[in-house]
Amino acid sequence: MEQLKLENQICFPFYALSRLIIRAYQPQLDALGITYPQYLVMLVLWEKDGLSVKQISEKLILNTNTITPLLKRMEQMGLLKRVKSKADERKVLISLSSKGKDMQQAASCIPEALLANVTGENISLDDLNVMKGRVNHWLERMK
Amino acid sequence: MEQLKLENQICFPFYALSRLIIRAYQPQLDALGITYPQYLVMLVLWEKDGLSVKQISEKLILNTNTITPLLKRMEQMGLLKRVKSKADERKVLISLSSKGKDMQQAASCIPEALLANVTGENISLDDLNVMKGRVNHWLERMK
DNA sequence: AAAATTTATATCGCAAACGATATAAATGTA
DNA sequence: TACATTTATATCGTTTGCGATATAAATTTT
Repeated sequence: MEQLKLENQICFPFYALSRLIIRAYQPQLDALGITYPQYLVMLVLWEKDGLSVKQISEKLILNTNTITPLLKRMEQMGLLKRVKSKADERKVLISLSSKGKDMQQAASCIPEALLANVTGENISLDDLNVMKGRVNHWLERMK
Repeated sequence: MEQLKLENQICFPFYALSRLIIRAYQPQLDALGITYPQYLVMLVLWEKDGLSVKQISEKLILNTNTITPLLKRMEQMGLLKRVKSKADERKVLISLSSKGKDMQQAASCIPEALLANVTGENISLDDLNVMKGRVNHWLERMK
């Protein structure tokens, strides 16, 4: 059963690497007091504030039943506010608090720190970018 | 803050793709009545039966506090048995039941079905294997 | 306009995933 | 042999992640 060996699976390396990368973020995120998915939400909101729950869930490719409780926790932490849209009362718009906005400065060093962690003798920045391009390409196809 | 844009993160594509691939497995795994991590455990055990909890956790790069309850659920489902090693009573050895062994036949078509799902006009099998090689390389470095 | 459908969010329940901690067996050391 | 350390699992608590379902607002259809 050669095709059922773990090392022959395409899926497993992505699954395992994804978790290892998240672990690599841990020290930086602990300093900010947020988790990795919460960091992703912050990235989205720093880029464009005032998005709806749906818009955030689409950008992160997560269901709203994952995002809703996540946003509630972040509201509890004082990072953002959830307000019903007046134009369309079904929508809940998410806007950063000043605390949430201020966090951007503290986070600005994270991508570089992570790259330093992750690249090395064996893996160059170019390798990484090539891989990122391919993975993104695949991602687009699977969405 | 260009470096904090979601599209400039290396991490996010791997995180998102990993989840999308798991979703792609869903129909096949539903037919077997197991989840994706449970499928990974089965792959490991089909390859080599009678491993300890620790050995399985190392192969899957998962902590034992994730694996232990997972294995207990699988024991409840009648897929495997957890027995203390007599040579070293700290160890718990995992062995497949006949039901667990039989499942291998039913699963043997999964890798091919998934490949068919995932490859297409834009992504060839060669692309996939190149990517797998690079991701595995990176994985080794991060372990 | 009333009824049916769609859209946006929320709730529930269950299975991971993991940090922190506990426990017991095995091993090493004084 | 007694004590300390290491190793292998297990337990606890919290956050994700998602399928199924509920609810209410908006849109479409009759």
